[in-house]
Amino acid sequence: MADEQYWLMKSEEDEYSIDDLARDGKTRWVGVRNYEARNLMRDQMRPGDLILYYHSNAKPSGVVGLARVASESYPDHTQFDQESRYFDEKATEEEPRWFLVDVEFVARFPRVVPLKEIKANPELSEMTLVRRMRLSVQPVRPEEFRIVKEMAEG
DNA sequence: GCCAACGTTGGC
DNA sequence: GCCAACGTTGGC
Repeated sequence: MADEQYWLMKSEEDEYSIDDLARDGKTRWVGVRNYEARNLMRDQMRPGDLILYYHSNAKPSGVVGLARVASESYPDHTQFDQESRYFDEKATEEEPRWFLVDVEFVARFPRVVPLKEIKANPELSEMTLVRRMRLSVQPVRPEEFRIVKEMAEG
């Protein structure tokens, strides 16, 4: 498949973990407030793309499973909600600023692949996860996806 | 349009 | 909880 696309999405473990996603089956990926991450979701993601699910602020932080893009992008409703911590006073329904996709559960990995192991693997030295600490939605090269999956499944 | 101050992410 | 990295804001 020449046009296969893979992603990595971060979630704080005690905010919304892979177990929460497994329980819900599918969720709206609300709350992304970084333009680069938004652009990837809004312009690049396609339903069916596979996602490495990453726990940040975890012990240890690392890739814990697989998810899948489950919709086209559409506006993140929390930007309009004054009660929400994600409220953005500059966003309007006519001109939404923030977009999201639906994400569905695929599988929990049999083991966590800790960030430490990813950083230690020379084949993964170009990975965005290693190079760009603070990006919460990021592209993953097919080869990197394959290697991380292999590390998890053995 | 530069850049310092500020705020947030996220590893440890 | 500390603090480095780094994106964003706002003064000029």
